[in-house]
Amino acid sequence: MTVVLVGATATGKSRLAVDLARAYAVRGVPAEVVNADSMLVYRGMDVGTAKPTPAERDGVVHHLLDIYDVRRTATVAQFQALARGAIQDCRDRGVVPIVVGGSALYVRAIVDDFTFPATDPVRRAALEADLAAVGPEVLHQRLAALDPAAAARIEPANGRRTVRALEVIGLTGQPYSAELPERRYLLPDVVQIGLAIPRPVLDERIVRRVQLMWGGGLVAEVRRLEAAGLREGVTASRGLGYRQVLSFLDGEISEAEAQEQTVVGTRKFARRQDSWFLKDERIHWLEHDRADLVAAAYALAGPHGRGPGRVTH
RNA sequence: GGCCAGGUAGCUCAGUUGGUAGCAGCGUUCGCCUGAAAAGUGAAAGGUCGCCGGUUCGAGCCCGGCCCUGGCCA
Repeated sequence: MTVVLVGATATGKSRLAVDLARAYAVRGVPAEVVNADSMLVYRGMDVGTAKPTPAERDGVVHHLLDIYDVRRTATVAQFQALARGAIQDCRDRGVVPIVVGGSALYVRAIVDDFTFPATDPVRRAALEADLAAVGPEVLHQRLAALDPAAAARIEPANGRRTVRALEVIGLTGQPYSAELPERRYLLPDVVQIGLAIPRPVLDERIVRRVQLMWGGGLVAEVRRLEAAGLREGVTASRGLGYRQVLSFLDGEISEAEAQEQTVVGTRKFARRQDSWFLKDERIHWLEHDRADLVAAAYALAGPHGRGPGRVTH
């Protein structure tokens, strides 16, 4: 059994993961948490990511937290291997892995049949230099000449996807499949549980969470990380809250604007998360505030299998 | 009380010499997404142009009055 907890940011996934692990433990089944979030992997990024504190982890083992330096670029492909490794390790030890993820791509890369074509830093750097020099449309035309099918599926203004497509074609000589694989589990016995929450309530919680981050010393944290090379970190420097505080420290925006933009950015992020998760029919949804949340999750994920079927929300 | 500047989309504004309001920025909604995914991208919906009257074939733009906001002077 592999349990996967998904849902928008600030819905209480981390908390439920720990509670669920305790519920297993009480019944004599060991369970551990496997992080599937691209920002929680960074050492030192704590308050801005709302990373569960040791106290909040409540003695439950958490994997894939604090494994990267902020200067390192996180990638789905690497994470896929790490997460699958952690899950396999748990299963080998008779431990139930509880995967907690906010990014659908990361989650799908772990549980579904995703194969990422290789990458090449030199080729990539050259393409990115081209992108900066001539703009996305010109690169897109190049792609259209090499692989019309891929070009048709990628918007001309989307430089990022165009660059990657060109990189893969150059590397493999094969057409680039700009299409996601089917929603079908590769790993055995997966149960996905989603935390549902009404938009207005979520927006409220996001505002509160961002306020707590500021009160909890986010600016100081960013200053500290800046000294540790945060600005060189391609992934870490773009995290919600971090990017805005860096912009504030550069004098581009005021601190109040940084906070407001973090709220807005987080809200948009949550919408994007929703749009991924909501169309995955394999997810069993539970209202985030139901009194018997842990019991309900356990009923779905526990040793007796996937409960009574799908719960709509 | 006097003078000045303003009242146009949810917010910030653009609107040339009067001709059925702007591909505007931000937000919002919906969508896309394979080695940066807390990233990157597309589309759409939003406006009685403060109110009343006048001039005109026609007024956001001109005239008069009123209301409101900000600043300066009393």
